Amino acid sequence: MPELPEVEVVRAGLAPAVRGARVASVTVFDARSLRRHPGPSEDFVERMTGRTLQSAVRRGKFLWFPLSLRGPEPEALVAHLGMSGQVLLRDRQADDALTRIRLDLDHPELGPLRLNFVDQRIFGSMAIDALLPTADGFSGGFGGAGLLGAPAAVAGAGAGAGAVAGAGTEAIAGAGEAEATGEAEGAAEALAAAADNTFAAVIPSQVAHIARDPLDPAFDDALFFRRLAARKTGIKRALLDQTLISGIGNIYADEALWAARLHYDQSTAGLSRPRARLLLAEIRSVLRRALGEGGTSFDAQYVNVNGASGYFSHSLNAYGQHGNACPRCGRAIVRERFMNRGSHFCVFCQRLR
DNA sequence: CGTTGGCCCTGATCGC
DNA sequence: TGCGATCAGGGCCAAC
Repeated sequence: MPELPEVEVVRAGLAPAVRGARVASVTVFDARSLRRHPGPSEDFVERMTGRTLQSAVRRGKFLWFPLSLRGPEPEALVAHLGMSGQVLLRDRQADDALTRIRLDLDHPELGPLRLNFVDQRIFGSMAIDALLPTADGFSGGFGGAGLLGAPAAVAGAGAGAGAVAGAGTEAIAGAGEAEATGEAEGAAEALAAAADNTFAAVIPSQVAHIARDPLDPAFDDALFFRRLAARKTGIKRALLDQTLISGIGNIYADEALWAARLHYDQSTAGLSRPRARLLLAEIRSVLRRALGEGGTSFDAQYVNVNGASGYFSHSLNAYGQHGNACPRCGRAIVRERFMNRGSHFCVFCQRLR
């Protein structure tokens, strides 16, 4: 369900609450939500209890929370919301329906807190995972140690406790302008940084295969265009492939394709470079606008950490608009089944060529 | 190898 | 009111 903007809203909301918070207790209500944890529930509970969460980091739709060291290997709590996951930040008494995992936290300034991991369909998960050096030497994701592996002391200045969502969304909105320069750090240096709790250039092993997202300053545009051109598939399938570009799901794929006037099954190989550039620009545009609106909510299925909805559903041009007029040309938006999902597009503006 | 179909799951909603 | 069918924003893996 949640795509990049929704997951970023959750990350930004959680960051001030988890930074420096100690895990007082863990309750696993449904072990299926630990499908990706390499061990039984008891192992998860034991290894989480007493640890301190260092920060909240995101790449694409994956979230992770670097943990205080216990043993030689740096680790993080990894969370993926799947189709229906939520992380709700509550007080210690709060109960939420469909809570699968609960973390009770003690925060040095905010006091006792409760994180309820709620997930109707159980496609989401939590897991403890090893942090490994990133392949390109840049920061593993957004929100960890700031831009390009800068020391946490510097990066943390703009995202201290209390900064809440504003800092995160602001910083990411300008992320596209940053240049990915500098030499890749060595693995040893990255691990040293991790041990020093900066967690600059590390990523959970489960997330290592996920491509950088288009709002990541280290996203390599030229590499994306090359890999896109090498694909022999339809453009929407490519956009949904998280190993090519991450963070895009069904909603924002349909929205970006509408904006770029591309049919969902347009072949990637036949895309001109200018068209691909336009598409990437529209992807960034729609993701940033959605982030500014707090994400897309259709019902209570997606909410921020406080249970509030986002407003971007009012700004959708294509997704879910079948039967309505195309805002650009006035003809009908239609919906077709594709990849076991709905694809929404304008038959006039987005023709297969 | 890259690509693709099938599958994992539950609960809300809708139509009969 | 009851009940079955349908639908949902994602990712993984086996099979081509």
